[in-house]
Amino acid sequence: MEVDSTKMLMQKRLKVTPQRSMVLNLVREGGHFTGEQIYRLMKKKMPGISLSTVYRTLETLEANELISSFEVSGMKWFESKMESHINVFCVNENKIIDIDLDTSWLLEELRKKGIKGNKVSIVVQSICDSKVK
Amino acid sequence: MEVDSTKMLMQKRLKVTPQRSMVLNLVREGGHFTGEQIYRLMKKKMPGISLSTVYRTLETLEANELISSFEVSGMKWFESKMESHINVFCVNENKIIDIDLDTSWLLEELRKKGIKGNKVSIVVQSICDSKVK
DNA sequence: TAGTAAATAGTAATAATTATTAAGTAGGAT
DNA sequence: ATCCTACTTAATAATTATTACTATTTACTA
Repeated sequence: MEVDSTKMLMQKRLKVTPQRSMVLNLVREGGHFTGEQIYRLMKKKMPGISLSTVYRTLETLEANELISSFEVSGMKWFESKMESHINVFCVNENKIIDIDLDTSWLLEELRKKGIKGNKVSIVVQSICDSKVK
Repeated sequence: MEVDSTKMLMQKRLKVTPQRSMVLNLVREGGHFTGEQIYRLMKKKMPGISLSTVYRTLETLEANELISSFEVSGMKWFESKMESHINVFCVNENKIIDIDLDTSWLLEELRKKGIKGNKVSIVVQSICDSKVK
């Protein structure tokens, strides 16, 4: 995993810093994170990390299409770049779960209507069953 | 329209105030608005209106399902309650356009998977042709 | 390994939204 | 129709997430 992230950064001609590698690794492990959450997780292994670095790094990684983001609950959420899925924001637990569902037809329909969307987010707000991962 | 909004508020057992009526009328006329935009539009006809009132009113109207909202570009956008459509955020113009597309199947699929979503938003970020309304 | 452009840590600033509170008002009871 | 009271408003303060700034440090290049 460590090697992969390094390669990914190098392929994008980005400088490989420990901060960038760690942010990318964290997000690529899976799940959904806010900037603050990433920051708290990183502090455990890299106590000197700065919150502004976390945000700037997330921005850079997204601009380089290594991760993606969407907005819900007044916050930006980051996740590993992946296709066709729906993010369900559990209002009762303040977390996101992924629902596997092919949405490529949607992009196709939009394309037919002349919308070449560069970023699509489907977010459902729902009360979730806490037994579900 | 004025009468309709009044009726709508009364049916929800909400006090009918000039501020509420005007916010509801504005949103129901169509389009997409941020809190700030509603505020600026309202000031023309009701100069004493307060920004906090606008936000609180929008919150109340949404809680009573008279309007709906979604998030993109670091802001909350409000629109009239309507079914099956996709909001396209034009990054080059900082505005939203509606794309008519039936998405009821999506809700059905989610229901099958046990997600009884109470709020769905499909947002596409795209560079828009300014000739399009 | 030395030089330099880019990245980081720390902190200040910003922007959107929410909370607070004293004063005003809508709508039911009298 | 007027009075009462709980709800609403205006004004402003506070909050929260994120971005901007700047001096220092570091990753890569030559």
